[in-house]
Order: sequence, then C-alpha cells, then structure tokens
Amino acid sequence: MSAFRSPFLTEFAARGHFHQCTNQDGLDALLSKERVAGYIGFDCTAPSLHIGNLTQIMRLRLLQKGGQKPIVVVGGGTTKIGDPSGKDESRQLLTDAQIEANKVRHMEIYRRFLKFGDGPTDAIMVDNAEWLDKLQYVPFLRDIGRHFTINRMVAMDSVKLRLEREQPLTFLEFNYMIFQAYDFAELYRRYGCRLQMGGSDQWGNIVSGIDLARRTDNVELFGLTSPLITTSSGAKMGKSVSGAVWLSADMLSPYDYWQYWRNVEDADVGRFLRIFTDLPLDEIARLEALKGAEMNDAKKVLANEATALCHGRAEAERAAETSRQTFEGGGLSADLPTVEIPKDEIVNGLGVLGAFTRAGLTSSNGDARRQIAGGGLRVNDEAVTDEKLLLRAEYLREGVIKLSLGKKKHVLLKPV
RNA sequence: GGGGGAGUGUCCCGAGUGGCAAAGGGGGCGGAUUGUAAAUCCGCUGGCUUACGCCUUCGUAGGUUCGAGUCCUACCUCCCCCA
Repeated sequence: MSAFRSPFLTEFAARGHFHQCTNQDGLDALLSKERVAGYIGFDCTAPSLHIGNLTQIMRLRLLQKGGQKPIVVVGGGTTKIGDPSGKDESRQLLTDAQIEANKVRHMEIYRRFLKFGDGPTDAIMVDNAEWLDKLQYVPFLRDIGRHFTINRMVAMDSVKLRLEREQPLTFLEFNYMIFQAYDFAELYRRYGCRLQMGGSDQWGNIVSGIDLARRTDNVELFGLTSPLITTSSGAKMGKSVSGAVWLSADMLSPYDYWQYWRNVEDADVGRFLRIFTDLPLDEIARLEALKGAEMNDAKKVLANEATALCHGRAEAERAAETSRQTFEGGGLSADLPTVEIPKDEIVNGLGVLGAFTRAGLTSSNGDARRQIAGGGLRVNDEAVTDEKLLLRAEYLREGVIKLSLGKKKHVLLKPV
C-alpha cells in the first residue's frame, strides 16, 4: 500500500480500513483536488444498527473529518429486495411499515456520529426508496437492464457462492445488485457523488455501479472497500451478553455497551481503538503496547471512548463508574440493571429459582437449578448452594438484593 | 407434468436396527485458572418437580402397533434428474 496524498485516505489506511480500491491513485488525486461526496448504503433490516454497521459509520466519519462530504443512504428501497451477499438464505421480507419504522430509528443513530446540515462537508441522508419506488419495470429493463449481462451477474461472488452451495437464490434477490448499481449512478446525478464505500463483500455491487455509470453517464466513479472486521479468534465480532451489540440504548444499555468493549480480546484492542475511536494514532500505539494486566487500562479507554461516541460522555462515565464499583470495588452499584418485584413477595419469601428467572438471568427454573449445580449463581455475592433458598427481607442490602450469574452478569431485585 | 432424494432436540450441523429425552460436533452458558483477556481443563445446554416421576419434542395431518424419529397414507416445503 503506497503512501496517499489526501488526508482522508492516509487516515483511512492508517486506521486499518483499507482493503481494495477501484482506482487508488485516481481517487487519491481527486480527493486532493476537490471536495468529494462519498456514500455508504445501509439497509433497514433491523430495529437498530449494530457495531457491524458502526464500522461503516466510522468510515463516513473519517470522510467528514478529512474534509469530504458523507452521504448516508438509507435503503428504504433496497431493503424491500434483500441483499443476498454473504448469506446462504433469503432474509424474511419485511413489511413497508417495519422498514419505515426501522429507518426512522436508524436516522437518529447516524446523527450521533455525523454532523448533518447544509454546509459543504455536512452529511446528508437520502432514502433510495425516493427513486427506486418510482421505477417502472419495462423502462427500467430497457434503460438499465441492457447494461447487465447474466454472464457477469452469475459470476459475482454473491450469486456464485449461493449457487455453488446449492442454496436457492430468488429472482428478487438476484436483482439486488442492479438496484445498488443504479443507486450509485443516481447518487452521482443527484449529488455528484463520486465514491462508494462498503465492506469487502460489497465489492461486486460497487463495481457494478461504477460500470453502469460509465456506460450511462460516461463518468468515472470510485469504489473503496474495507476488510471484514473479525475478532482475533476469527469470529465475526458483535456478540454481547444480550445478543448483538446494538447502538440503541433501548436494545443494549450503555452499561452493557461499555462492557462489550471492556471485554474484547487483548489482541483486538489496538485495532478496535483505531477503528472505533477518534483517539490520535500515537496515543493508540502507546495503549496497544501495554503489557499484561495493564492492557486493562487500554480496554477501559476503548470502552470509554466508544461509549462516549455512541451514548454521550455522561453515559460513558456512568457506565465506567458502575463497572468500577461492581468489578473493582466489590460493592453494590445502584446503577446495575434493576428488576422490580412486589414487596409482598419478599415478605413472604421468594424462591431463588423464580427470582433468577424473573430477573432474566436464567431462562427457566430448570436452567436456574442447573446453574446452581454448576456454581454459577450468587445472591449478594455469595454462591447459592440450596435451590430451595427463600429470599426474604433480611437479604436486602441498601433496599435491593443483588443477583449474579457468573462474574459478569448482575441484576438488582428491588421490592416496590 | 414424470422420476429420484431430503426435512431430527425452536442457534447451527448432524447420527439414529420399532423400546428414544434421542449419539456426536460447533456455538452458547457456567466452574477452575487469570487480568472482567487469550489458551487450557471440567460441567451444563426441552418444560414442570425436593424427589419417585410427569409432560412436550424429530416438516404437517392421519393410520398400523402394547409401543413410532424409525413402518403405512395423504399433504406441505426444498434439492436433483427427465420433459
């Protein structure tokens, strides 16, 4: 990878985002010469975005920091098709209402990471349903479809892999790349957008758009992809205590979000600091070089910075403090997740099994029983050995009972 | 339209002579060890139950049988070959 002249590409590469570029020198020259609008598309398949999407958002953020103009394309239209890239099975089709609801929630998230407005480097957000919904089949086939050969489409990884693995690919999904290609060309016409970024799995779709625009508008557009971010142990990143690592506080609390970053593997700390925070590279290099237990300090910085970007500095500090009290103070933090129960139940004595299940720590009484057998449950930090234990008022500490599953999952039971 | 094959524990893959709560993986969770890390080792991984035990599960619906994941019939879905 040669040195870049443009600040954006330099930073982009230095932070580990660079995978492939359709015309590296051409793009670098263009970025150095004029302000470039670049986009990334996001489909609205889930009610929140997760950290997989965050890697993309951070790339747009870098684009903005580099003095260029980011465009967020929300896939109100393409979500109706479903991207087959990298998947073995079709995603279940969402209703228009679900897509719309998801879209509104996503837009709120983009605003936290990017500055929107009318200024030259302010981000803008557009919905590809604006043009895709209006397309008419026959005119579209004649104008756009004639630029695509089945031969090439079938050779695309997104299609080829599905066929090779003998998994069905519907005609609907087969069309996805055409729509994404059309998006790029349309964004060029509407906003002069010259650049599309995306994960490495988007290469084929991006190149299709570049080809299309060259044929229809005789212009060179650019594609820039990033490596798929995995954990050092090879897993696709993004699993937290409660499933995916969501960016919406109502789907994953700032505390759990903070904990996710606090718990990344040692080997990932430097890489993640570069991708998911704005810290200067020399500072990251210093943190990354920490040895042994000191690595925990680097992880705290990662957690603080990443959480502050997503949920605000105040929430990050709160999560850090809750974590400090819980893990380092050995004490009780009132900020842990709390489940309320009727006061009577404590007065009468509440069975431990039910209590853990109510708190959401175990999935059933049987599960709770098994966890007790395995030594995994604690009440007020003391291991539960008797599954018939009744929780009564004398277990209250500062008005709550602390239930724990393993070392990391804690819930406060609060009588009301 | 004709012929052949397949759907198994609600995370996934996958074995399964009529006696099966159903082999084995992966993943996940817990324990030990650690640094809230990795690696390693151990345990758990359908529901209810103090317990004997009871209930629910193998694409769907029926049937044969003391007894069905396993045999029969119909239907659904998917894959392959022929037209």
